[in-house]
Amino acid sequence: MTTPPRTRSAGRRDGAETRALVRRTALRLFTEQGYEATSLRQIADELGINKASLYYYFDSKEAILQSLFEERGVEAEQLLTWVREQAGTPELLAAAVLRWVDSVTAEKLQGIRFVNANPLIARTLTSKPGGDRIGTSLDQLAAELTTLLPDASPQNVMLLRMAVLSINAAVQAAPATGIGDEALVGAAQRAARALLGEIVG
Amino acid sequence: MTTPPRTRSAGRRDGAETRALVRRTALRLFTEQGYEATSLRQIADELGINKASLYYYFDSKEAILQSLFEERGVEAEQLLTWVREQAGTPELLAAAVLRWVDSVTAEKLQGIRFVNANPLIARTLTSKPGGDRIGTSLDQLAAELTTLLPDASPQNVMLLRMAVLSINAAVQAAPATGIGDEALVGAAQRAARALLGEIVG
DNA sequence: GTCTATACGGTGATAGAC
DNA sequence: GTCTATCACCGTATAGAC
Repeated sequence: MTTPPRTRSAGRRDGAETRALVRRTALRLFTEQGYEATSLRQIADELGINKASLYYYFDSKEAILQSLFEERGVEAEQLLTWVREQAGTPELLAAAVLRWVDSVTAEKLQGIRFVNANPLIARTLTSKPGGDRIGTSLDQLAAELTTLLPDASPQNVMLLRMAVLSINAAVQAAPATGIGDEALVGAAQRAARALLGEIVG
Repeated sequence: MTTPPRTRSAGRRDGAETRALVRRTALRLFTEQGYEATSLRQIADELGINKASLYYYFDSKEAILQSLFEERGVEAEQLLTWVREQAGTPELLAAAVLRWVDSVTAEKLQGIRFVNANPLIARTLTSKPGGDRIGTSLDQLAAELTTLLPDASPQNVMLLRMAVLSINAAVQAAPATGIGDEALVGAAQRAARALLGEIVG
């Protein structure tokens, strides 16, 4: 249903393909400059098409944004489902956090960089249908895991959340280091382990 | 020189006072909604003054932003100076990081929340004179401390930076936990210690 | 100092020809 | 599908009266 209607029977430039191209360009510009600071004109220019043509693929600027969030929401929801299937043993804590951190591929880093660059934008979509599924899922995940904490003191709850968000923190710390994506993820894993260790003491 | 001219000899509402009020309101709105999403009209409305009156206190919207950065740049620079005065022993590493984290008061948290909410905005000012002094100072600090690392592998450099930025990470993780400011800073301290421990092994 | 009035540009968005 | 033309709106910023 998100696919635009195919009008041409044997059109060269497939509609879905262009749509994906729009999303990729928007993702990059939104990450580099922020959502508000990026205009539709700029997106269209980079794609070499007219500004009005964007409205053939998306109903609005916010629709583009929303489609970017949809794409990334699934993974967090899958992890949440997995966690709920497991037995609620204390070992699940570290297992779930590390599973989340380990699941980060170089490709997914794009999404994290985008979210990091636009921390406030998620709230704009939270109210709307299908809004920020990543954030809410991660919040639920953290809440779920909190119940497994031997000592659920406020600070320990914080440290748990920081462990889950260690990839985000790593992305935030990465600029100016020139570090590669693989090493970045590795550092995030080590950070998560260290934070988890701090919790259990 | 940043003080507006005092035209009235015995004016009731002091100019500098109103100027500070503008800054406080702007800081709050920029943090809640982001710099771009906040209009001068909104700032003026909350202050109960006219939009045009803002231009008596600041030359432009960006000038307001810049003044917010200036305010917070000094602290980071002071720490940098302190570090350079110390002997470059390995112990300085943990000492400097913890000194930075410990220096965070509840008041300074406002500034950190602002920076966290507008991660891209710093770059806008970096080129201009007196631009982002916080970011550049912290970068220099991290670079300085990197030379003290026994093993300056890319991952260790990252972990060091993450330790320095542990307060930012804590602020990022804090929403939805309802944690107090004191406990938040405490969690950041524990996180910094854990990360430093991971570096030295 | 604070106001009203206004200039000016860019923005998201729509209509409609091709 | 892609374009041109146009829209209403809102943003920052300025001029000038009081």
